[in-house]
Amino acid sequence: MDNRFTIYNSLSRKKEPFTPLHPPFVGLYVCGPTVYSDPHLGHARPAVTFDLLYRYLMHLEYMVRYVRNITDVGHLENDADEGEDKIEKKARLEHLEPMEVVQKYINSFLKNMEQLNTLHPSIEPRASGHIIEQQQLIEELIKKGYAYEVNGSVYFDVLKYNEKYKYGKLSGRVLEELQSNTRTLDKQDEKRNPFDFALWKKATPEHLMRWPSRWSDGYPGWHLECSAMSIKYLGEVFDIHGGGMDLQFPHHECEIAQSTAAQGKESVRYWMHNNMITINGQKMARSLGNFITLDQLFIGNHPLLTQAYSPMTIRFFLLQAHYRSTIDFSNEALLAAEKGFQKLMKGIETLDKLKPSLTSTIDIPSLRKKCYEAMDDDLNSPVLLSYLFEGVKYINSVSDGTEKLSINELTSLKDLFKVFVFDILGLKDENISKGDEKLTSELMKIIINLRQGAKNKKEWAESDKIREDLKNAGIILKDLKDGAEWEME
RNA sequence: GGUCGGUUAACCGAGUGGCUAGGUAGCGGUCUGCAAAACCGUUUACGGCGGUUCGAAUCCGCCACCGACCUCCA
Repeated sequence: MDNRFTIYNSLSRKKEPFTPLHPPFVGLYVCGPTVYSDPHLGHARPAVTFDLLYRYLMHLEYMVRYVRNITDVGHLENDADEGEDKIEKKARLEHLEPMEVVQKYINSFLKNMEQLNTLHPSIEPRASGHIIEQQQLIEELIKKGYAYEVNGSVYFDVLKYNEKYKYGKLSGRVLEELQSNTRTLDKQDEKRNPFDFALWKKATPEHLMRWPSRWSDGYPGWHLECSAMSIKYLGEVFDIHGGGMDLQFPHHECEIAQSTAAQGKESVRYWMHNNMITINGQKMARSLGNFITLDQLFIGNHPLLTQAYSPMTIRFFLLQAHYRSTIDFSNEALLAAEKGFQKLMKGIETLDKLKPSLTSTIDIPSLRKKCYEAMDDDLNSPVLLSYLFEGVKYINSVSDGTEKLSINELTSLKDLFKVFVFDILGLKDENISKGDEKLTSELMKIIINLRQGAKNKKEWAESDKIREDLKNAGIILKDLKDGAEWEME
């Protein structure tokens, strides 16, 4: 495969041709969720974005190892809440074991991800399952002089790191500015500098999630897991690291510092960040309380929703925007996405019924080329969709007889839709009535024939009543030149 | 305050130094017993002010507004 595929590297702030370190293998690491409450629309964005990447890389015949972690320990509440562990806090509130909380929300996360038709990553490692690896990394950092212990906790020495490497290169931050901007003057702070971050925290007596170590009974810092697990599963240097833009600082910056300090070299070659979903112009986040969970979207029970939206509508909605743009949530936008998605699916249904002609009036190879160009350009799914809609227009024109497709071109167009819509964009037809499909279609044939009889006798009242009754039952009847077709509402 | 990004028609959202993005919604038409679908045509655009250029919504500068991030025990 020639590598025309370019991706925007957050590190260089430029689009770069993608060349894996060890082709045909590609290592991909993506920051997964902290599992302490139900997944919301914001979680769907990275999941779908990197699913798209994963699918496209595989389509390009790369052998991809896709690692997406699950944070089940170490992610503390920020500022507001005394820095309690997010999961422990939830456990206390719900009277559950921390690991019960973790299990509950892993289950709902994975369920929602399946509904969105994202493929399972190759490995989904959990932070709590890699305490040893994280401790080893801490040892390494202490040995190399980039970490120090105070009262049983271990901190990363950012100032020391900055002497040799540049701290802040990913987020464009300069240490001196960070220093001057730091607002706290904590008297009892154990850290040498406010911007140092915890690698290991000594557990207070009431803290539940704790592991023994030579420093203290404690737990790992949040940033550590990603360094430890990416190195373990993808090696010291790997191709792509993804995650939400809000993780750039401090999380990814700290990851870079940890991995670089421990290994003497950087581990990530391409950093990719998806943008946020906004609601009324503001980031949708649990901490802001303005989020809509995926279940609420699928069921439709949220004050801001006028109806339920299917998982594929949500997926289509996300794919209609480029992953590096913010995408604003609204009912209107979702409604438009729902219609658009249905139009695409109907087009594909029509495509299956097209009859070939002897000649073609449409140039399918050039359409195919444009589709690849869109994907190669940093996963430009909205542009790809616009070309697919161009394809739908062709399909409908052929169906209407204003355009023609030869057998070869028709086959090629079918393949194009299969590849781009289902394999790469990961959309799927959600049409109901799968179970009794055969019976239903036989019954519908009979009903349509009866109605045709009435129509032949110009008994319009009768034929309209049949159509009306069907509509009330959720079946839409469409009269065509020869006969009629139907679909579920 | 610092860093980064954004501002495109009714809504959502691409993109490019000169050529229709696309979807949804409007409007007019074709088809149809009527409707729906489909097709054809079509209406609202590039935040403001300057500059570069034969030409800028696109490049540069300034301004306005919006957003993200600015750590771990606030």
